[in-house]
Amino acid sequence: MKNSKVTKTKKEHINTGNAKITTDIVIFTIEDGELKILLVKRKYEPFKGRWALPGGFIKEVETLEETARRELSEETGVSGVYLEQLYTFGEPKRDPRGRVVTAAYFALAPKHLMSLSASSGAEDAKLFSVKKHPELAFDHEKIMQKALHRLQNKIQYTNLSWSLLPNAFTLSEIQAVYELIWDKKVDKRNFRKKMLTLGLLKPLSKERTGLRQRPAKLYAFKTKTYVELRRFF
Amino acid sequence: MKNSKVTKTKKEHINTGNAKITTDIVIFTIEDGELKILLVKRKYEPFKGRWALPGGFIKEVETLEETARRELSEETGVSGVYLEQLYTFGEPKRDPRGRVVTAAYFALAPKHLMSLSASSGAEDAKLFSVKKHPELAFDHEKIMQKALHRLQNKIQYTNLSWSLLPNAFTLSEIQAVYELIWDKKVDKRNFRKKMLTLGLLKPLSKERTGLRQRPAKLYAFKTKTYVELRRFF
DNA sequence: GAAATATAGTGTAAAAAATACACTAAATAC
DNA sequence: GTATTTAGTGTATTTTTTACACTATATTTC
Repeated sequence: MKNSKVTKTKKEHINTGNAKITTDIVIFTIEDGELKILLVKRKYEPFKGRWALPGGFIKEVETLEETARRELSEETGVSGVYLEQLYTFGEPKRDPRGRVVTAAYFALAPKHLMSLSASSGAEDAKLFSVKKHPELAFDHEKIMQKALHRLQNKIQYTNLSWSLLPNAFTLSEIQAVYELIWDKKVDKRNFRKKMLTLGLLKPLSKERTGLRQRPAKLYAFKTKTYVELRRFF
Repeated sequence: MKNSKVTKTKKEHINTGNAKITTDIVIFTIEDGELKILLVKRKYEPFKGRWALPGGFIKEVETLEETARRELSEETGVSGVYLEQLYTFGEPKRDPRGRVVTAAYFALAPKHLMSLSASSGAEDAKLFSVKKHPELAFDHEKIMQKALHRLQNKIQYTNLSWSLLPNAFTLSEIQAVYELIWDKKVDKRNFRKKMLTLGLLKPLSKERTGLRQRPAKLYAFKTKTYVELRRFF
């Protein structure tokens, strides 16, 4: 793409708006009773060898969301997940290479969609606990924290937890999702009452068996698409 | 800025991420009992002569928010208002000049900060009713609708209405702000009860007089900075 | 196979918040 | 001084939130 509209004379090319655009993806999942985030090890400078959010430069004909999905897939092998735009970071010095503006995306996936290592670029993609992770490249820590707050807020008034769970799950399992995200315990009876009266779930006629305790009823989400509620918790 | 990381061979420069960045600002105010939006008439192609959101290209060393404030000031003479990032629009064909990604901003101002025509670039800046406005350039209608939803949601759980009101106002006046934004009436007694128990307001020892009715007590916001509430309406 | 252990599952009372609803008060206009 | 306009106020009902403890049913252990 050429400089299509330079506003002033040739020397004073200050307002041309030129920049490079990337997307970076903060993708959360739950594994081993922890809220985790997917990071990739950088192969090139700057920040070579450091862990960073998956992401990369837009192509000429892609939407921003398409870039995010493509980069996520190329770098980590993950696809078909819930994805929404988070925030755009454009501080002039955020990338040592020059003016790089990043449209950050927020993503959620159940653990079974996070089968890494299956894919090409996935050798250096790994899940890390949100509470304990390596130092990140660029301003990715700031982006991650913003994504975490988005998650903590949004599960209050949406049905987004479907995107972190398998098709069938017990009430204790969905409660654990909320507790991990909020990093606090909630009351079991009140949680169940609320969750069931919201009407988002349908009971299945199966149970989670084989564990060393009373079998738990399984439930599924009625709809696995984004639903916003008037109020939630 | 050079092409610092070209992923493939030289001919196939597809992933370079090059684009131009703009910010566009959706700024709301209340005038004559209507929720209004500030638009500027375009002086150049494309969409020459059409009304559009104020905005423009980033400078090399500006943050995105600085660009938004500068463009708003240059094009409309408005400054010192509440401003937050809204969403970033990057569809490849949204601008006929080429790849232009816009970081849209959301702004609110009390009417007295909207004294247009005082400024240089303000000849072609005008307020229009949100419910009835001219056809907009680019994808600005979509951006405006997104901003309106943000506003409708955010006044539920923040103290943002301070940024649409003068320093002193009556309870009827702040109620009118909510009614205009939500485009529906609310119950007067319940509204006052809620608003006062929230503790955001302090009563002033003055009244709104000179009108042909009983004088109304004046109130002010305790803090005129962004406060998020657990719940609101 | 009895006991220990682990998690599933359930109800109620109290407090807080939301909702529905109608009349009196105090100024100006005529 | 009568009409008009908006300010200002309280209560009863319903809904939602919160706090709180025991029994049920499976597996594991001895």
